[in-house]
Amino acid sequence: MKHSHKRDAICEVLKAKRDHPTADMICERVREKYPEISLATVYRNLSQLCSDGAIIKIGAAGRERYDIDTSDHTHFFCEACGEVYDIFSPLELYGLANAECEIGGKINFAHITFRGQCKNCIRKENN
Amino acid sequence: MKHSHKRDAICEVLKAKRDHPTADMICERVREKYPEISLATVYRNLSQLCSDGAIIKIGAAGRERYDIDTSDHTHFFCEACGEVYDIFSPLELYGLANAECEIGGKINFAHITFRGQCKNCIRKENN
DNA sequence: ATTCATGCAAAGCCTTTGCAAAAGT
DNA sequence: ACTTTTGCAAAGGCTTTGCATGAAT
Repeated sequence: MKHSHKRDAICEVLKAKRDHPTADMICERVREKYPEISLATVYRNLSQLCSDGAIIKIGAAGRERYDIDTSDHTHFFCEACGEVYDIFSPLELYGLANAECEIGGKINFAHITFRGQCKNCIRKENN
Repeated sequence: MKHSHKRDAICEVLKAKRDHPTADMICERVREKYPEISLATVYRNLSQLCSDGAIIKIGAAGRERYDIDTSDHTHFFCEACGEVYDIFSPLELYGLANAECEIGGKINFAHITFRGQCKNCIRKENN
């Protein structure tokens, strides 16, 4: 993999604002620095960075979002505004061994996603 | 909601084989009985059944799968063959209160999905 | 020099929608 | 009769790809 300024800019964008942007959100932000960047380049770099393990893709039903924090953490989707938040509080999952036993396979990842309403949307609702 | 034979057939298909089929898999199977059914009808009925709470959609990154078992259970994606399995073993998640506290919002669902390799794929790999 | 990255446009894939005809109550 | 459902074809939205050009080593 060769060095590329556009790819750097994509990583910068992901580092600057940890709001789990979509590909086109990333594209828009990179365009502030490189107005000519194409969405295809953004997609190509994102999938490259994913296979490299530099970033993660948050499977969000047809609209992928990207996160440069690859450490073990959980995501919270606000069902009202669609925003994605990080959760770093430790979570303990019991029963994993039983689950593995039940299917007779090997579990590599336990992907936990919460859904609900975020602080801001609750506040709005009460007004 | 009026009664419809096509919708019945879709439910039948989902009941008959609990392999979490995609919309086009369902369409193919329904075609054994109703060769003229269109994919649009399948999609329309699936989304209707989802809003009714009769079935659930398993968010699977661009390729939705459907499950007629709406009881509380977990899913296991085999990363090798792409198959989706059910897990009914009870799982306990600790730390949810802390998570809720961290974001200051309200968690409605804890969506847990496992990824790994299923029994069959492990067997194949060892041959 | 050779290899990888990029922009553009086109295609791909899954899903939704508009419309007129058919089926359900 | 009136309303929902259907098939068809078209459009939609997100993502990937082919190709020639441009940048990196």
